[in-house]
Amino acid sequence: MERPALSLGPPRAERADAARNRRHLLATARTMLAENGGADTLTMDALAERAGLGKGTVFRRFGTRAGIFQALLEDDEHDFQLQVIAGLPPLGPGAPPLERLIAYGRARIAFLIDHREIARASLDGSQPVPAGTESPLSRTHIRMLLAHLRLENTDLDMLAVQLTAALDGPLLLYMSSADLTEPTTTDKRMAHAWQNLIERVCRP
Amino acid sequence: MERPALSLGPPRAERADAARNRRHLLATARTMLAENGGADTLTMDALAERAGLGKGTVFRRFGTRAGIFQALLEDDEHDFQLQVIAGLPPLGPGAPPLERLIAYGRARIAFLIDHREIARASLDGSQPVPAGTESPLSRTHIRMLLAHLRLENTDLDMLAVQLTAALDGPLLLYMSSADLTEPTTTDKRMAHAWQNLIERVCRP
DNA sequence: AGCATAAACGGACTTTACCCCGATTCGTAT
DNA sequence: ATACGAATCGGGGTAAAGTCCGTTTATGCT
Repeated sequence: MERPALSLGPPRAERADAARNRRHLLATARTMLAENGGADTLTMDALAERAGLGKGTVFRRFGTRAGIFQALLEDDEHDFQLQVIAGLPPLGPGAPPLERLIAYGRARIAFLIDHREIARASLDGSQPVPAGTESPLSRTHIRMLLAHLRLENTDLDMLAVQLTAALDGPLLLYMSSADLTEPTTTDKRMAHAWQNLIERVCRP
Repeated sequence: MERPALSLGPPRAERADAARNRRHLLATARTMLAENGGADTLTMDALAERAGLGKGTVFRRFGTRAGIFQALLEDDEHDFQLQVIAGLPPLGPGAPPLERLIAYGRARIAFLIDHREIARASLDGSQPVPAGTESPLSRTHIRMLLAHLRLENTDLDMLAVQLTAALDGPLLLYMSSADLTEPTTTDKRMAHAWQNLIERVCRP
C-alpha cells in the first residue's frame, strides 16, 4: 500500500538506529558537560568522537550546536511538563488559575536557574526561540490560565507573550552569571517579584 | 605628568586613527547591510576587505562579531536616547511618569521593529545582553519612572527587569520574522498591549 | 527470505569567527 | 623637532561549525 501523497501527520517515525544514536549522543553530551565545566567547551567534533560516531551524524540529528542543548533541555523539561499538566495543585490542575499562574512562574524560575547553562546555550541568536522547547509550553500554558481569568479588553496572546518574556527574559538575557552567585536568593527574589507582577496584572 | 597609577575612569581615549577606523568600519558595515540582504551574510573578512583594513583591526575594534551589531545599534540608539532624556513629552521629561512609561514602550517597540535584524544579530548567546547597549537604558529608565509611581511593596529592580524583558523579549526572542510581515500591525498591537500591561501593573 | 527504497552514516571539505605577534604609527614629553 | 613608549595595524594561523555526497543499513513489501 502506498502512503497517501498529501498525508501530513508525522512524516515518519525516526529509524531505530537513529533514535538510539540520538539517545546515545545526548547521554554522552551530559557526561561531557558533567566532566568538563562549561557548556561552551563542548564541541561537535569532540562529542562525535567521544560517542564513537561521525560528525555528520551529530549534525543530522541536531541540526546545529544549539540544537543539542535544545534537545537536552526538552528532555529535562519532560517531567516538569508532567507536573504542570497532571501533577498536584497548585502547579497541576485543580487550583484556581491565579494560584496556578503564580505556582507555574515559581516552578519555571527554579527550573531555569537549575538549567541556566543549557538554557542559555540553547539560544540560537539567528532565529527565534524554536518551537518545541521553552516558550511554547510556557506561552500556551500562561495563555490558557489567563483565559480563565476573564480579563477585560485584553489581547490575551500578546499578554501571554509578554509574561513569558517577563518570566524567561531575565534569566535568558539579562542576568549575568555573577547575579547568580547565590541562586537560592535570586530564586526567592524572582519568585516573589513574579507573584507581585501577576497579582498586579490580574487584579480585577 | 604621569597618570596616577590607580586611576580608574576611562582607561584612555581612543586613538585618532582607531576612532576613524571604527567609524569607517561601521559605515562600511551599513553599506554592506544595505546592499546584501541579511545580517547573517556579513562576514568579518568581507567587512575588513571592503573597508580596506586588516581583519585583526576589525576584531580589535569590536571584539566579536556580535560586537559590530552592538555598535551599530548603540549608534542608532543615540538620538533615541536624546529624545527620551531631553526630548518633548510624553517621551521626554515633563509628562507624568505613567504616560512617559507608556510612551517609552511605544517608542522602543517601534525602534526595535525598525532595527530587529541588527538587534537580533547583536545578541551573543554566550553572554548576557552587554552593558552599554539595549537594556541598560531601558532598564534604568523604566526603573526611574517606576520609582516615581510609588508602588507599594515592590522590588523595583526586579520589576524593572521584568518589564524590560516584557518589552524587548517578544521581539528579541519569541517572534519570528514571519510574525512581522506586517510591521505596522504588529507595532500597533504590541504598543497597545504594552499600554495595557503598564496600566494594569501601575494601577493603585 | 529477498528486494527496493528511503533514511542514516561517516568523514573529508569549506567557511568563518577569532587569536597572535612582528611591524608600524600615533601621541606625548622633552 | 625628535625620540620613546604604547596602542594600533595586518594578515597568516587555528579551531570549530556546518555541508556534501558516496557508502552502508534499516524497514516494509512481496
